[in-house]
Amino acid sequence: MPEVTEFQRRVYEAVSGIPAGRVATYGGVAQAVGTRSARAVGQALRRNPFAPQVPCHRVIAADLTLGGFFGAESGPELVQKRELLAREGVEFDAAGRLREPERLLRVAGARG
DNA sequence: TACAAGCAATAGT
DNA sequence: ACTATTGCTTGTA
Repeated sequence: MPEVTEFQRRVYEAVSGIPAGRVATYGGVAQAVGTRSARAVGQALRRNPFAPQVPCHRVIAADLTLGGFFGAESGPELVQKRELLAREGVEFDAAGRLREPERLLRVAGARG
């Protein structure tokens, strides 16, 4: 059991709440955990000691791009992220953009 | 404790 | 493309 901060714990809980076939944005997760810094979410996910328990691959950028994966902004890690999402029904365009933006999971409080 | 540097982002121009 | 903002984590003294 690794040691994590309250913030990290909240992030992992939030992203763990993302159902399969859905994705959330860094900003959305950030807001869900009570912060306004999407970067902080990335930091927590990057250091996620609960992988792969934590579906960090279901977290993408607000631009509907993949963003990063395990510290990599591009390369084989990103390909893996795309494949992982594809397995859950979330497909991305050749430009690395979400083909179905409605797959985005909205944050509690936001209306949909 | 105090200071500096880094980060898987986002919004505005 | 570039700049400004944000806030949490890490490393060093």
